[in-house]
Amino acid sequence: MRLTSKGRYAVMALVDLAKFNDINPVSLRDISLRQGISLDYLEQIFSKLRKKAIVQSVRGNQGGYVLNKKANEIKLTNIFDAVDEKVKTVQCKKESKKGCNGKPTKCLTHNLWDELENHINDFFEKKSLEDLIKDNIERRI
Amino acid sequence: MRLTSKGRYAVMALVDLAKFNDINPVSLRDISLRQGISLDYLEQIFSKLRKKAIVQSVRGNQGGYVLNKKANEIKLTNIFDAVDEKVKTVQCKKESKKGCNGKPTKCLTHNLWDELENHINDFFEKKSLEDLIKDNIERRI
DNA sequence: TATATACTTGACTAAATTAGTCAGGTTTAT
DNA sequence: ATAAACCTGACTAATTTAGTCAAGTATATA
Repeated sequence: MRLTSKGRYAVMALVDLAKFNDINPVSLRDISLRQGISLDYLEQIFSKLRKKAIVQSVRGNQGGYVLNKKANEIKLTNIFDAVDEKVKTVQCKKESKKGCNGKPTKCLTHNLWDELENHINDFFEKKSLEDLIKDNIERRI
Repeated sequence: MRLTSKGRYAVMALVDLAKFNDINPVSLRDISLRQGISLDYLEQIFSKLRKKAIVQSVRGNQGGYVLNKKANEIKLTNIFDAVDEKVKTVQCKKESKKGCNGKPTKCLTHNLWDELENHINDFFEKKSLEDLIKDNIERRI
């Protein structure tokens, strides 16, 4: 089980954005340089974030991106959801009609993976962008 | 983020083994048939489980595998550890000397992934094979 | 002792996924 | 006008996964 870097980058970029988000929009170029993420890849990620209304774009010279909600209203769930980062534990769920393994009943561990998914999603549900920023400032002091 | 099927199969197979583990050892062939997992793949998995002393093999005719510990002493952590299923959240950890992104400091979200890892490992640490079997019996009633 | 059953090991491979790159746009402040 | 910055879709190399395949070794039982 591993997290993909798309999800990681999305969170990193948004923390960066939130930190530097005062008067002017923040350009992807700046985020790219500060966080060491390829500009092209950032554009893909921000396109998705924009479609889910997490950020807003400002076009033209001196343009960039702005948060579309308050930092405490953006949960990790929202971010991961936007970039298609999902917790996929059970393959059995693909064929929803059948049970798992092609058998009519649930597989022996079906319940377990459900619980695990919930456990992880709880974590993502509770953490907001604001939490991350606070945590960041505290550690700097 | 997703769980690999090697980890899933390992858990499924062990639950199956624990259920049918009375007097005789359980053959991989039986597990394969009951759980719909390829025999060859099961052999790979059980080889690892044996090396970590989670199961014991009984060779020869009528042979098979037996649990090497009590079901309540086998935690999910142990199983996942045996088959190399790990929770890998942060790539930054690879180059331990440096911080993340090749920079000397930790990346903005380093702490977050640490917390997530702990959160998930907690879950695996608490669940034992016995819990899974109980859960299974209860749902059947 | 023959032999079938079952474990054991290592090498190999096809498919899927990821982590980007690349090219060619469009929009708009200055 | 033009440069900065967003926007989009297609493409690709590397990695990982989920197995398969082949060639054994060990041993209970007839």
